[in-house]
Amino acid sequence: MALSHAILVSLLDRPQTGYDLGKRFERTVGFFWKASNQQIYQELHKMADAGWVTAETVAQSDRPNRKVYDITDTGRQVLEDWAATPTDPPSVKEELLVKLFALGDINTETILAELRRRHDFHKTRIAYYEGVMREYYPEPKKLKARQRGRYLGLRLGILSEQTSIKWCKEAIDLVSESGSE
Amino acid sequence: MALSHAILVSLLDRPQTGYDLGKRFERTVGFFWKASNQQIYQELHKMADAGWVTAETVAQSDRPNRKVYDITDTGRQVLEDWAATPTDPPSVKEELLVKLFALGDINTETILAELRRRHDFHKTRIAYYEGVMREYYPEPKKLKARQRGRYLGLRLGILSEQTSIKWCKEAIDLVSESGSE
DNA sequence: AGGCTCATGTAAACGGTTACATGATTAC
DNA sequence: GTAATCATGTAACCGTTTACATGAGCCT
Repeated sequence: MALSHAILVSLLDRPQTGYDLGKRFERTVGFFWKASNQQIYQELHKMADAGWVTAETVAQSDRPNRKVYDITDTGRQVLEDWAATPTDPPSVKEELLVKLFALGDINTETILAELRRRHDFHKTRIAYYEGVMREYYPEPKKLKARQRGRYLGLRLGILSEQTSIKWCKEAIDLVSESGSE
Repeated sequence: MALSHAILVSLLDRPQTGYDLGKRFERTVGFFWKASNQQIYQELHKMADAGWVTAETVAQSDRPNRKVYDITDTGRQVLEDWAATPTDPPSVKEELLVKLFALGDINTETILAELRRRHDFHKTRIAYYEGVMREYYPEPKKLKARQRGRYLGLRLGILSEQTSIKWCKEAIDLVSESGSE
């Protein structure tokens, strides 16, 4: 269970509904931990059963009722225990590199198209990250602890995207030069 | 099914047993696609059932018999179809950044210890990658297509590790400066 | 009229991890 | 003696993804 931890972390900021969590995930933690709405709803049920969160139903007349979740003391304890447990580096699943591993046996044009698409993806993403950076974190050294953590997430995002863009360019060059074969 | 594709790619080089595949994975594709022995064995059974690979039992007197798997024409077709299907960028699961997101609420020393451990991990890994690079890919432009794909995998590995190391240092500095809070 | 946002859920299938199970040979 | 290497498997569990299901209000 690790999505539950990401949810708890998000609930530290404020009580939220499953829907709220889904939206905030998209803009924030979701860049480091993807989660769909359905997954969040299911996880919240389990977490409520386990006593990590409380659910309060807020009646609405025009819309389905909202269920607002808040972290409990048990939840805070769970977070603390999790924080104290060493994190393994994420296990990589890079399908594109598996494809590249088959270079020479599979179509070169197809791979080039993939690389170009990937390049554009990273360009778009870095633009987004840089926008957030300019708007919210212009001077990292002046930030409070809590904001520093978020800044560092963004910072890794930007560095990683730069790396990916650089690599994509190299890869496109090297693959398109129809070398010795 | 995506491990199956990685297995097929590895079988393009030569027929192999589940055990062989496991070992080669550790040194090669495994850096982009982790897989345990058990997983590989199970996957091979499924793939044999589906006709993507053939299994030939090679009797051994002193050891358990080996089962050597080879890719079939169906398997080659599956690979081709897979290659033609666009790859989504991997969905990120970076637990450490989720922790960083909770900076201010969880213990700073614990996070610093994590960051230092991560730093060392990346140092070790880049040393390994650079060793392989020096030994096998000294001149990328002279490589054949097949080797170029592998070189690019390694190249991304090195760039990523450099990025991670740089980020770890920044993160350690910023987190340890007990700033305004 | 069509699409987006708000709002919550269930169920099945899939993929990956961990634990369990066995056992001989080789090298230190 | 102990650990590593060779060699193959089964079963349970867990977490993720995808498909299915519903429905009102708002904006163009």
